Amino acid sequence: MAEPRWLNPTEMAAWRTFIDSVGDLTSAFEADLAGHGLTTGDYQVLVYLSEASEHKLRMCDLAAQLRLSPSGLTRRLDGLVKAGLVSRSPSEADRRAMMAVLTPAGWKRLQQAAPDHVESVRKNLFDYLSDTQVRNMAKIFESIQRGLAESREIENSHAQNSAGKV
Amino acid sequence: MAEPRWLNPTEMAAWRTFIDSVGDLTSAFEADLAGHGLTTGDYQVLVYLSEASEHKLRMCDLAAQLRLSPSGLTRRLDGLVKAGLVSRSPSEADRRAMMAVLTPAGWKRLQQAAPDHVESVRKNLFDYLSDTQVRNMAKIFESIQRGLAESREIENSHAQNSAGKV
DNA sequence: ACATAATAGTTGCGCTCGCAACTATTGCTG
DNA sequence: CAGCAATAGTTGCGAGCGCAACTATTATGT
Repeated sequence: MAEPRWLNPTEMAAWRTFIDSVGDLTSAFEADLAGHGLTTGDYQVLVYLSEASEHKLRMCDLAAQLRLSPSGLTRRLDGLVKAGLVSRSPSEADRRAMMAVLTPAGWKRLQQAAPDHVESVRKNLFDYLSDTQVRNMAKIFESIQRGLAESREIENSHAQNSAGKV
Repeated sequence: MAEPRWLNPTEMAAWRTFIDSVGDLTSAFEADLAGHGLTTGDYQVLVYLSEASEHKLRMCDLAAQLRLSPSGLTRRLDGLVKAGLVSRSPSEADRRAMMAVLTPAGWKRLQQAAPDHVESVRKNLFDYLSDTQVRNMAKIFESIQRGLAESREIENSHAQNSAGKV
């Protein structure tokens, strides 16, 4: 029941503007990608597939990158498959797994949308920041990512310990 | 058809870690607030109402702050009203408007949840950053907010001009 | 090797939310 | 002040996603 460590004014300012910016940026990118007939989620799928070797990824790996539940990814792929931008093909190595594969049409669509998206990221984000601020921003979120990743590892090891005790 | 201004490595790092952090932080806060029987969205409603004079806000003002559509706010309030944390009362000044009012139970729930939430914000975010980084983060997102707000103003003035021409 | 656990993916269900359509009230304009 | 536009809020509808339950396949432990 210790006294909560309330946020000081600087932290509060960082926090509030961060939250608001996330909301505003999300809306802006959604609007821009809509011009290409893509949602932000669809675009992310195409990006990750385009970066994977042979333009294919296991569903579960893709879901982890997208921070999406298995069912969520299944449904999202349904739409992309229907649109002809992605196809499914069973994995040869593991017959439980399905591979999501970028189709030529999907690759083409991504190449069309990417320049506009990058331009949108610039116009709505980086154009408002100095070079120094961009460097600081990269360091800040790298620190956060590192911290979160470490805390997840600790959780996992605890989970393993708990399981071991049973 | 100018060559797109691709992101340089620093910008790419800032961008990717930013996106991933947003996802991870969102999940973390949702999980922590679930312990108090609240979603992130519900919590936000309680926070904004608690900061308003008399603990009440017009629906449309609340929707703007939450970046939520009118219908979205209606449904979200439905849940909070059913839970007894918020009540509706017609505005006396404008009979079109409904006021969302924080109930004593809602105020109490917020006071219970807030310390844990703040602690979660620290543990998942600020604890990973130095004081300098926190100050930089505040400046960065203040810049972004200012930039986005200005670009919105320009859009609005254009819309007015267009309307004027009709 | 064989039973059991763990993993991969899909489906039913419920929740949240945006869009369009609608009603009610207020503001504006001739 | 009459009439039309703008604003505030609610509802039907559909899309997207998480949870739980299920099947199929692979890994593990004795």
